[in-house]
Amino acid sequence: MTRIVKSPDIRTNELIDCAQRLFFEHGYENTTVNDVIREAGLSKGAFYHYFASKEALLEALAARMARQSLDEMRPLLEDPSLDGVGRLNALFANSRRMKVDMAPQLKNTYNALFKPENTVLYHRIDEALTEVTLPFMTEILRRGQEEGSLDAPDPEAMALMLLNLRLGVAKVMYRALQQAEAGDVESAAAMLDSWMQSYGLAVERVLKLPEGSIQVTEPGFARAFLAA
Amino acid sequence: MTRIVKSPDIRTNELIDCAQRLFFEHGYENTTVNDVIREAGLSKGAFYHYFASKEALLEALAARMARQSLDEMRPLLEDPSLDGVGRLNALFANSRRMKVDMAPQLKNTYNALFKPENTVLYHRIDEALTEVTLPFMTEILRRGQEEGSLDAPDPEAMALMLLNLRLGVAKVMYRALQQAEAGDVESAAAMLDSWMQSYGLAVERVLKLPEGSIQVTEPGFARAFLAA
DNA sequence: TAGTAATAGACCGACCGTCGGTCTATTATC
DNA sequence: GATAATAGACCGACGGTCGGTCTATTACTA
Repeated sequence: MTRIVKSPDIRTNELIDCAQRLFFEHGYENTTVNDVIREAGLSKGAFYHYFASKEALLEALAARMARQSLDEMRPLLEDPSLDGVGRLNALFANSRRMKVDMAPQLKNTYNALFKPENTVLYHRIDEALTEVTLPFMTEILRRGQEEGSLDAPDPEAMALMLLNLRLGVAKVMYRALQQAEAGDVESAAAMLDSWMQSYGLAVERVLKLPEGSIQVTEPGFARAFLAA
Repeated sequence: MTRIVKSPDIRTNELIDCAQRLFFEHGYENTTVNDVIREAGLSKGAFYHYFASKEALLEALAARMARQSLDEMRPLLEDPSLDGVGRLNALFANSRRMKVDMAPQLKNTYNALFKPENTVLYHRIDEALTEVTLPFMTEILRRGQEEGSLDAPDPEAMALMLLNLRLGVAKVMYRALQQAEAGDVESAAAMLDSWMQSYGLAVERVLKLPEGSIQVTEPGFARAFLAA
């Protein structure tokens, strides 16, 4: 047997890469540790040298995704030309752009995370993501409240409310995706558009913003994403 | 071996009872089918006679809980003396009363459902509960919109927004519960009170209701629940 | 400083215990 | 006699363990 020794963190990253591919494609429960090591070209022993358990691998994956997500958002807070509403809109515009640009991967992600049998995967990632997103959103609201661009007494609580709304919309996107993949793209797009509209309205209302100031969606977005 | 034959649905209900006890106490994944049948005094063969799988048992449990929850809410819709806001307040008052009256069981439920290792249990029950709660809430909003007591264009979408908010608050209640059980009842109560306040505010805002028209909490509620 | 001994830790894969689920045989019920 | 209900031995798959090997680096010696 050829034996290739690499630095530990290269190994861990490789294992997390494999985990991401396999967990997302087949689900966490349906992926065995043997699958992972076969894909990574390692042995059981090596795996348990780097990770204490299969769960630990999942946690590492979740943590890495959270880190990446934070790195993408962070620049927004540094931009001085934006006020609270501007930041929120930039956030939504970002996520919109990414959804269209990386539609295939994103679709795959949604399909993986919200598949009913993938609850464990979903939970761990949601947890990790919330952990970084909540402080971020809180900071946006706190500053917006300070400068008076939006109305969020108790910014952290309000931030959580916004994240809860977003999570619900993500679930709806999954449903639309399913419907679109079943062939019914047009009506799925119409449905998704209407939900996004309501989502935007809810966000505006929660922050007491005038109608039309928040743009979570734009004409044709749902179709662009679903048909991509 | 004594052999006690009962009517089938008595058996299924007994099995669901055991499942409820065991899943809630030890979690779904940590409860084995053998645990369930030992508790129920049945054999493997009997179990697989009534349920196709362990998952099927979980689904039956979730369905039963959803049915019970709907039965509790339904009277509300029949009461003609209430308008949209009145129904919402009645709903919140109901759940408040129940939380205090049945604090021990409710606490147990929260602890079980939101425990990190119980994601599967949580998801299935959330799914089943949403399935009955969403149409119910939609109907409340639809009527409220019709009679002008609240502002919910696209009642179903807005209903979902409200349920998403509620779910987030449930998670916060779990956190408060943990903190209270760790001994810090007072500060847990203070925290929970403040989150409930924000929750109420968010609900009001989403439905464009004047501040103070929705009462999701009341003075001393958090302490009453947590200290019970 | 070259050569060697010692140590750390990366890595291997056979093996184990547990668990969900199956199968066949037996017993109750109508 | 047919069918529903029950028993429990058994199976295969899976997560995880364990004894041990191999390599690269460090410490020691002459």
